[in-house]
Amino acid sequence: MAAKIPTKVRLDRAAISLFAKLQVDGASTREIAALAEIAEGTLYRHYSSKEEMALSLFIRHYLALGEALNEALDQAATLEAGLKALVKRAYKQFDDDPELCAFLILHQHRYLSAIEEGEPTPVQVLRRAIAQAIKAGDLPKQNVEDAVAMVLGVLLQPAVAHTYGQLKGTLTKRSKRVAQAAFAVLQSAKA
Amino acid sequence: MAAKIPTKVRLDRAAISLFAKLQVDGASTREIAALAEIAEGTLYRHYSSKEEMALSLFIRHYLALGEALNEALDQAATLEAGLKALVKRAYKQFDDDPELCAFLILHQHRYLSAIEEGEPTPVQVLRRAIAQAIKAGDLPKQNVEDAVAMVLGVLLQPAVAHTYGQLKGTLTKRSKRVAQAAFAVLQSAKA
DNA sequence: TAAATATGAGTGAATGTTCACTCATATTTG
DNA sequence: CAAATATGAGTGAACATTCACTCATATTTA
Repeated sequence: MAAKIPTKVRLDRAAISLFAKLQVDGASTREIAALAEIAEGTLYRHYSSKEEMALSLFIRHYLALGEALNEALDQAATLEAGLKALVKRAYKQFDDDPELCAFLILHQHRYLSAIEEGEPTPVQVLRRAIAQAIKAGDLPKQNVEDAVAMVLGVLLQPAVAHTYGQLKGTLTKRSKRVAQAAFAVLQSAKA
Repeated sequence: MAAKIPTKVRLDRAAISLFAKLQVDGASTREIAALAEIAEGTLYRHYSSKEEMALSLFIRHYLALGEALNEALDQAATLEAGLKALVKRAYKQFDDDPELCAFLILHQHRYLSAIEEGEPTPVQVLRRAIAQAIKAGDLPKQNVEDAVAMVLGVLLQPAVAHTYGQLKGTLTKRSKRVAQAAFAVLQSAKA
């Protein structure tokens, strides 16, 4: 027989799936429990509230993604190679678990402020790489925060478009082109 | 004495302000009415439901922005100049009415599907400009949807970052740099 | 069998919507 | 012109519904 999937795992999966589809406010505890095939009350054995559950899920997976991107970046020698590895790793995550990524993208605004400064968020990883490349003279001098925002946009928006079915095929096959574009953004500073 | 601001105007302003801050689901009709200084029931003299109000406000302002960007684009000769004009116009809107723009950005996912295909949305305007430039040979051949997504990201993400207080100063002063970066993205196609 | 885990009907607070009513203004009547 | 009548935007208390959360009870585990 199939090994029984633990309650907590089923609960987390169900919550992420519904949070991705309906947002946190739109997904009721009843629906989540029903999808996880548990009773509503069981949710409260694992989390103290729906909000705490959403925040906990967000932070856990957001930071895990940050760690993964950090590793991808560290294994590359140049910024160009690093960007390529980072985008590839990020897009692999999207392709592997689109629901989780939709959840993360849709709730950044809401939960990002709950993450502490120093933590290795995906954005932090990007910031560090860009700042360092500018310092090393590998990129034109430019405002780091502006650069981070623009590069983030280049990476993120195709993922958003993909989530809404506007792009065909996988994101992975776009990673090279996107990394290329991201690098071009960084190099385009100054006239 | 100050001329009395019409009820509908006060209602719309209050709704946009709270929708921007709390999202549509988070803003109650009681709060909206209180901020607009009208009775809760009055809301329903102007809209059939809270949801219809939100959708109506979104479509009206989203298409108005599309029109404005279209005009900005049409007055430029080259794609490069067009991008610059478009970004400048878009960022002017952000700087002039950050609440409205926050509302639009935060609710794209929810209401974009309600807009018909042919309508001049900001994204459509961008798509048309890019597609035409590729066709005319002013840009390397490339997938239009991918290009639109990446350029949109370059424009949008700084606006998002600005909304969350991560960027200092106005967006307008960034428009040149962003347009430059957007153009670089489009030119970076092919190896 | 004792502890841990799961259950789901029940609870109260909050929300979107309704509707009978008010009253300042506009229109009609004599 | 003044009185009578009609209008409809605005009101806010009341209503039905939904929701997150609780807890007494049942089931499973070790």
